[in-house]
Amino acid sequence: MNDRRQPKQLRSRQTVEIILQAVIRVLKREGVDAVTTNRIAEVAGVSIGSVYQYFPDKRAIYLALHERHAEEMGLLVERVVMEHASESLEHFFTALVDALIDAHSSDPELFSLLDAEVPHRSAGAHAFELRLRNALRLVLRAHVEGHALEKVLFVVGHLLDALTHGAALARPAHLSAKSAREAAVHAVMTYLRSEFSAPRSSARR
Amino acid sequence: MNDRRQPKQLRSRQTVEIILQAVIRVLKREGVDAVTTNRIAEVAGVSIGSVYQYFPDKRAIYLALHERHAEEMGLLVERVVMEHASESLEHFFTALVDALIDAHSSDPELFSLLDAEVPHRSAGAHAFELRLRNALRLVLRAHVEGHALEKVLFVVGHLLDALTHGAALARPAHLSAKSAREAAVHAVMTYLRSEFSAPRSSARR
Amino acid sequence: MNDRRQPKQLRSRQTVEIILQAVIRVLKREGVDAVTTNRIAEVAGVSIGSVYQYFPDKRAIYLALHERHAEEMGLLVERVVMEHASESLEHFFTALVDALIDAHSSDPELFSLLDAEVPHRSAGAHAFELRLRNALRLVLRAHVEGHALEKVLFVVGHLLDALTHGAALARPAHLSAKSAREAAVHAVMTYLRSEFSAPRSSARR
Amino acid sequence: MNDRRQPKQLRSRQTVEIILQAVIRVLKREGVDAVTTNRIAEVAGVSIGSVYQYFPDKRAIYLALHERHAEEMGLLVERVVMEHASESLEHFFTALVDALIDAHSSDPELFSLLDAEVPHRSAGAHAFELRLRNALRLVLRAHVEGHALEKVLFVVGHLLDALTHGAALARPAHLSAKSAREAAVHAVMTYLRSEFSAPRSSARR
DNA sequence: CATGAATGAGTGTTCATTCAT
DNA sequence: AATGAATGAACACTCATTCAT
Repeated sequence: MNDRRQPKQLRSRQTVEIILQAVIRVLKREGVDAVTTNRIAEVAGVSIGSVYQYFPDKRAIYLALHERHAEEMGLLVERVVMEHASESLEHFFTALVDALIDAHSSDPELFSLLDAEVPHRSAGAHAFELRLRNALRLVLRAHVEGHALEKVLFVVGHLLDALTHGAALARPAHLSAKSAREAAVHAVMTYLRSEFSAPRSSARR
Repeated sequence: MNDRRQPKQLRSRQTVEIILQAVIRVLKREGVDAVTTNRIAEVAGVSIGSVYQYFPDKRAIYLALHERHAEEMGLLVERVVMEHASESLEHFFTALVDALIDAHSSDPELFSLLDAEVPHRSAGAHAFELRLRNALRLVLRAHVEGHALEKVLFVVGHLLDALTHGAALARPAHLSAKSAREAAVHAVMTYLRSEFSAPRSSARR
Repeated sequence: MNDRRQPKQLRSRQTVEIILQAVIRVLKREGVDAVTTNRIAEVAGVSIGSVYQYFPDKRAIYLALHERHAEEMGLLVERVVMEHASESLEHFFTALVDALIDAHSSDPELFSLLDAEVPHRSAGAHAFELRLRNALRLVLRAHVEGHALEKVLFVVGHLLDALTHGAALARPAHLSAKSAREAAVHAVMTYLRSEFSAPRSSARR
Repeated sequence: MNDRRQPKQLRSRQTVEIILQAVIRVLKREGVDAVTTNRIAEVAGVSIGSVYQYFPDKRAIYLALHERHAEEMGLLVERVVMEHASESLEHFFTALVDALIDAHSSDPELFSLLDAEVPHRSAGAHAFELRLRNALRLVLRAHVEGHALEKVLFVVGHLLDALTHGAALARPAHLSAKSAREAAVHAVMTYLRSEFSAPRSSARR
């Protein structure tokens, strides 16, 4: 009664997809302020009524976009784990950093918009964090003792987030893309090595 | 030229301050959607006309708030440099991390709002980054070779940003505030140490 | 020519009935604002297309409901005439008042809605008034002279309408249902008696 | 916080009045469906924003109109009491019936609209009923015993309502306005006389 | 300088109705 | 006949901004 009809059939799924693509198109071509429900419908080539057939309100459109992004990132992380977990940690993190940076390089404005419009503790965001955490845990649990694991996950998680976002969206002019990627991997690795050799408690010294 | 009359007199400066405080009050007490210019004026106890006497439009209010925050952060960083640059690097970064986390712990919603509403490459944001960069450069130039310095600044800057924001706004339940601070310092220090001992190029093999 | 296909077949007649019942259900359970064509179809368990198979537009649905109600009231009045016209006038009006109050006690909101949505001089309303007028004329023509009859019918008609609606929908707390019925009959009877004994012109001195 | 600013100043009071007059004008000249908030503003010659400065939503406009009407009717009834209570009952009710019919003859569509849009147990409606009841009580308490008074008020109230509305809005073609007024007074008087001479219980035998 | 009533372009949203399947 | 996805004109309402006082 609260949600609109779930898109089960092919036609419906396509319409939903077209609407979401339209949001991205409007955002990139006309700016944030142009992202109105009527403009979305217009660019999508569907009627405004059809938009509301699938989304209860505007926020729900952003939420769907956010969830789709989180789902894509989740799949990405898991694929990297599957493909590179058996290699060295450095190879694994190189692959992960590359994948994350590539994924975020495409639509910077979109992610800003979603961050602003979607409640930060939404289902999609939480699901992704869980998946990233699980993926990293799988890879790191062989190297880090249980009681230090959560701290390491916290640090590595934020570190990846900050450095990949930084490399994708806010890289200084005099730092090459390649250098930024290498620096990110290097920062993660030196941190991890220090935790491996000194698994005692929290901070050494 | 772009701004309205500069508040030179005491009375004016006070009014500006009252308006900015009102924004924060409305935001924290009534949520983002309640932050309208009319509501701001009402809560500030001034007329809407007076608001427009000091700010050309709504965005300018956010910008002023953002700039004030950047200025505060800048002063903070510089004070830490003055007070702790002569101590060990670890002491310096401990003090810096503490200061940054404390500063961000007060108004998480406010910073989200500002991030969303203020263009990311605004004057205020740029000024702060410059000041942080300069401060770090001052402290690190004794330890890092010139051509690697920019990369190190990039990494350390983002690292501080991510870990202090993470510690202030998104710390996991099972990680104590103290542990989070220590972990942040530790991550920075291990990264720096690796760069000191191997200043050759970018990432080691 | 104006109406869609006449429901000749059993199936069709049932569908029409289901739709009309659905209107009443939605109205009573969800309020006036929930009475939309789509919701009617949903609750009726038929497609919105089927609703438009039988009704040219929304107003036609209300009109059908109104006509059905008028028809029921007409039958009611005529049955009371058949059964009680040979008794005393007081018995007759007692039976009529009882029947009308009972009929209106069931769905007060419905009648309000119909009154609001159906043009007051609609076919259904007119037909009912005609039948009531005819019924009363049949009963009263033995007692009232022709040229005063129309005035008496006007007064008695409105009197019945007001007092039965009042008794059914807006009876004061301290007046029993029985008293209200008796008062209605009494008011009609005293008026009639005054007209019988003084059939001269309009109002007595 | 829920209501808009109360019109205290002259200018404001005038604006409110202009808006209410505009509703009536639109209704009479363009029909019910044309009564939209934007059209009201347009016809009133004020901006839509000004309408919402004084009324929290559309329903509130109807409510204000309804309350104003109820207030006018209340004043009317009380004036009739002041002027005619010392005369005979027949003179009093003649004056009252005349006043009520005149008052309702002006804007029949308006009253239908208000009836449809304003919750039937609104403050305004209740206030008027109370005032009418009190007025009648003042006049009738000298003639009717206390325990029968409420019943008499119920009957006379509805009788006046039905017959004056009927005379103003739905008078049959072959019944003159004068006759309708006389008939209304006559019906009230005969009912009252029967209650005066037989104050026993409810309905006589 | 300060006020706050007034403005009105523009928004999100609804819902009676159509028509391809 | 029946379906229900799609339509889109139209609505109630918001809020940044202006300007006469």
